[in-house]
Amino acid sequence: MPSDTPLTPQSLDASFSLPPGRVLDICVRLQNAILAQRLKPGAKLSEDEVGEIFSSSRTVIRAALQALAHTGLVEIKKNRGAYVAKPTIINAHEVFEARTLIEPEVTRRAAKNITAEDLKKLTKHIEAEHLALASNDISKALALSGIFHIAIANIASHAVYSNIVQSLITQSSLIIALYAKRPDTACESHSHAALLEAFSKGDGEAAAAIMQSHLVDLHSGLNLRTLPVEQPSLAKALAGI
Amino acid sequence: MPSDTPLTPQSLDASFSLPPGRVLDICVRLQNAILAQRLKPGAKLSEDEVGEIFSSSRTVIRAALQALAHTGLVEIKKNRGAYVAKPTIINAHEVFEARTLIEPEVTRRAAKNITAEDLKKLTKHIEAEHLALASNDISKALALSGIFHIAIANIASHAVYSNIVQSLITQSSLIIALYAKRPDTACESHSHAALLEAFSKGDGEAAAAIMQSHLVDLHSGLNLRTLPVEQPSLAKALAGI
DNA sequence: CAAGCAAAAATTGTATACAATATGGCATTG
DNA sequence: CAATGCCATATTGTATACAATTTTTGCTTG
Repeated sequence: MPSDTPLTPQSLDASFSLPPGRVLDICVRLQNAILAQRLKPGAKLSEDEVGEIFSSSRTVIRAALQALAHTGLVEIKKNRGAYVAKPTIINAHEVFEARTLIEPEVTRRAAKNITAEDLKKLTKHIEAEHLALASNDISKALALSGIFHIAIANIASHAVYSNIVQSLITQSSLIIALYAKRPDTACESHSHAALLEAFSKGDGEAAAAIMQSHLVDLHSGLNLRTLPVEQPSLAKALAGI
Repeated sequence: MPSDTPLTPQSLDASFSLPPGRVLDICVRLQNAILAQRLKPGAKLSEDEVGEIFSSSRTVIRAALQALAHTGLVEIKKNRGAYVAKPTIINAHEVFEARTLIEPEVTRRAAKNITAEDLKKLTKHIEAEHLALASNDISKALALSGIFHIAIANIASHAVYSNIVQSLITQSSLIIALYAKRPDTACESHSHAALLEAFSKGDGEAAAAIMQSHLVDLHSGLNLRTLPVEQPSLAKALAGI
């Protein structure tokens, strides 16, 4: 069972220019719900409904939904409301192409800046990933895997890259949830461990190379030929099941 | 004198997930005002004031300001309101580093997709740039120069890159306005013409190389050692002037 | 019985009113 | 006279009420 809210407000606020106060809180909770697959792609996010759940007015909900729309987790259609984003195959390719271009460079920079303390934190993080995988908590492992990449971007001390990477990774989580051939393989923390070793040796080029092949692996581990299973409810009803 | 609104709503909406309807309109007008330097960095954007100018309620103004905050043109401080962003020197470096990484790749992709029609449009665009420069309309030339880069990103047919590039370029315009040693040199359309030639030859690698050196030139054309004239009030008071 | 239209319900877009927080000036006090 | 604390003012954060648009449903009509 998914233990709650792997992402903290701080982990976002660090590199994010988000609306202040309660809006941020709701952003985080919505984001966690989406990434944990409790809100499935395509699900409608009615302002009234969401507002009642979080016992807030539509005003703040709207702000949160717009913020999430900017990161690509939510799609807002004019006069038709907000929906959990359902990334297309093309979008999936684009996101991973962008990551493959940007994250190796970010990794190179992180290697220059990384401190002993950072290394310790990352080590603990990887342990947490193993734990989640061992207990078959896929959605948590997925979330932790994403946070690992975001942590590296933050170590790079480059706010612009951090913002870009954060947005790409949240989208990736959705994409992996939708398109991964075998979700558990997408969470493999082997590459993360290798990355850590390169970091500890201070070998930025090796780290960048590992990151690149890690992303290529993730990309090719997606099933981007057929559309994800969907629309079952209506079909089932008609089939008489 | 600046002829009005170089950016059209369409030119934004194409690659942007923005709030619908009137909010988008106000976003564009605010953005134009900021990029045209009619709103200077650090200027306060009071919701009431802006709302009265555009004769809209604070609700829609808030949405627009939040959207602009996401692109980095506006900074929102909790309980203190929105201000035109005043990019730091660090931020300036970061933005151009990111552009130097991303735009050459985008250019490479654009070279693969570019059509005869696209080439025609870009040619006309460069003519407009020359015209603006000839008539000493620096702010217009600057805006056009930005649009040129955005146009290339759109030709690349890569929505993710388009979004990133668009955000980086709007920030760049602010940065150039603040830090350019000689604003007119930042608008030089020579590189753009060279780019066009590479495109017409179908030479993607050459185009990418030109784009990269173009960006390096822009970056090194900035005066990023001294802060832009500001903060004088307190310093002067202490100095006794 | 199907198709098209019209009215009603629901949902989003916008405006306004109220509450909370920060700023600036003034008075009080040491 | 300077410094500090307090109150008035202004501005943002939030909630609610109204308008506009879309979607659904039921009716009429061919």
